[in-house]
Amino acid sequence: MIKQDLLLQFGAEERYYDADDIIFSEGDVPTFFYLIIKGKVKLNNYNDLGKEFIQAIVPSGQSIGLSSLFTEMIYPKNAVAIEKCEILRLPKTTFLILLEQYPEYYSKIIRCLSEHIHYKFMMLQSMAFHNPSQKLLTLMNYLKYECGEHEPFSLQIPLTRQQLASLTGLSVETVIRVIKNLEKQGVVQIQNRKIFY
DNA sequence: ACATTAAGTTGCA
DNA sequence: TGCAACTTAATGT
Repeated sequence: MIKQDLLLQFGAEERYYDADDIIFSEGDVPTFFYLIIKGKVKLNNYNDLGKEFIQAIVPSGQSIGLSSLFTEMIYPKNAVAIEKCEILRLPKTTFLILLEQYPEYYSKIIRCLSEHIHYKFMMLQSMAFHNPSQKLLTLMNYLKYECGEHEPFSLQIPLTRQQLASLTGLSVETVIRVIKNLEKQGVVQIQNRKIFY
């Protein structure tokens, strides 16, 4: 995305988070641009029953809450560290000034936003029409595409069953049952509880 | 090595 | 699908 040095040059501050630390919450007014240097962050919501829905899991090198910086709207989701994280943050106004001075970054930002929207479209269509196993397959196909793997069983799914459930709106039990079925069908392999697709 | 906690499983309503 | 009981793996002391 945007070079670390440049962000630091503009006065970005380094912040450290432990697992489960909240970076921002649903309803907050977006005031910073965030870039993950190390660690992973999840974007989530909770339904009225307290069930978690994970909007996305964001790896290092990517920014979070980007889309909220170009509108006057409040955050529609929480951002929570899922492991120890190092994150750079730059005040929104400074960030916009940076972009004015380095407009070449606009195209990168559009690319990031577009990729995210693409993921959203794929998942939404899958969640609206498909059965549980197809929802999981859509998610796993996306993961595989994202890391450039194509061979069968070449990707170890880096998510717990609970996380798979929260990303697809299914329950853990359903994920477990569906994954076992997929294994029977030879679509995935399971080696000491790790899922290979 | 033992206790504790998290993750994964399974049967049952 | 969800709860609860149970197993297994991971982590702490």
